[in-house]
Amino acid sequence: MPSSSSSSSRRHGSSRSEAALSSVPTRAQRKGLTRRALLDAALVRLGGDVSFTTLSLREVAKDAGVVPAAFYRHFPDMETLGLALVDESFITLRARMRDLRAAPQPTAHVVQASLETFLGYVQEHPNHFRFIAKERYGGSTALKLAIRSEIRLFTSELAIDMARVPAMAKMTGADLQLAAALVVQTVMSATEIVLDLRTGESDELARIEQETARQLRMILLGAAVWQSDRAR
Amino acid sequence: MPSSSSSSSRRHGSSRSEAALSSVPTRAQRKGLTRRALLDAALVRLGGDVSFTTLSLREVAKDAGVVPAAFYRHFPDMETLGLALVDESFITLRARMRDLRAAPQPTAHVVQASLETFLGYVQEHPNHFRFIAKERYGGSTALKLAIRSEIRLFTSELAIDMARVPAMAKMTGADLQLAAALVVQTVMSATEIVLDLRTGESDELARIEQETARQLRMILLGAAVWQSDRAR
DNA sequence: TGTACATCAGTGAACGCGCGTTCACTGATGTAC
DNA sequence: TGTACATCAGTGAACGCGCGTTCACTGATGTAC
Repeated sequence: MPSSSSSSSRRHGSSRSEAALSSVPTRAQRKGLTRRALLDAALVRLGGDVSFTTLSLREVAKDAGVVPAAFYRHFPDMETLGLALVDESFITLRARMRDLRAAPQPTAHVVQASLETFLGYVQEHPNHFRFIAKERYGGSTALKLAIRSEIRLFTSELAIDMARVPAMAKMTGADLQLAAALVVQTVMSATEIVLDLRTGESDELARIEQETARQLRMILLGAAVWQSDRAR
Repeated sequence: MPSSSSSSSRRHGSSRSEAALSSVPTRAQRKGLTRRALLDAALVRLGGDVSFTTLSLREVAKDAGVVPAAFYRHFPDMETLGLALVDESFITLRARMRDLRAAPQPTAHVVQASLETFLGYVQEHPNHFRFIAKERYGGSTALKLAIRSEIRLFTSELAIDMARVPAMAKMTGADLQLAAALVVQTVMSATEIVLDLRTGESDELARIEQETARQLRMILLGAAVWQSDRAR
């Protein structure tokens, strides 16, 4: 890290192997910290009112405590930093959904559990998802495509989970995908509204969560009846 | 209009009443044309890859054939121009939906007809809706609120139409609103994807329209079954 | 262990650019008489 | 109808500002011997 002067890190005759253990961070570790500081500075700004397109490299560098030119030691441009944020938004989310799936549970509740896990994750990473919500439709082409691809992946994994629910077992893959897309779309829409709330409006939040749950039940009801209706 | 020099508009001794009829545009009419040119210039840009936040006053003025300072004769700032675009996007849309509702039709098809009317309108005004799609979540607070308010209004009107469908007649107002919100959300999502297509991908377009129709049928099926399930 | 050299994260100054906004102005359109 | 004055849409120059990017540099960290 740049501004924390190295004069404070006394190195009282430690050997190289001691240093590697913990006391003095290596150059690579320091570089990693600055990279992290840049990502975090961007996230904090994106959690506010700015969109990614209007976020400037100079602002990010300044908030990270680094001179603008130093940015280029970590990313070739802002778009690459944006793509890194998309990646980290979804990678741990998918990991958590995978854990959820691995745990034994009544399959009938899989969608409800998925919803709760998703909303919980979003609430733990509000800035990531404020960013995602804003750039999903409005951002640069590269960012939009990256986000859409992540959401498509997420939808496919949900469809696989839904196939295990007895009431939907007979639906075709294509119809499962359509129903899963409806679910994801609905949850994303709720996410976008929830994240726009000022903190402290927890009654509003509860209302939105409840309405979303109702909407999901409507969709799943429709999907369950759908397959019996398939011959049309 | 600015650049069309007035030397070409000869006024062969016409009286004031003659002029008022058609030949020489009044100052107010010219002003209206420039205002329109500014709105159109913004729309064309917004139909491309730029978002409203990155659209500059200077670009808009230049494309409208006017000096930057002239912009201020028509709008106090860019945000006000943006709000004007939101207004005109929805005012004529709602008018058309009202016409549709006034025309006698089998009530069972009201949702299908609404969907087709909506998508037809969107296709006639692609730039307006590319703008709406981008700013719905990503734009400035004022623009976001304006768009959300229009969509809420639109949803309420759809809920009223849906109440006339016999299968949904018994649903409560709140549940009708939730179902209508699902429909609007799904159609908006389809709109956003359709408008991102390059022209000429009409097979893709047909596929998306067909899938959206399937999703709407799922939702309406769920909503219809829902009310019989209300005692839970 | 000690020394000489290589690496490279971060510095600070400089650049040219497009931005929003201001201002006094011009000259055609509009109005009063 | 003709004249004298008022209005006001559009002009063009100027401003200060923050932007992304470049560059030669510094000095601590890392490596070879």
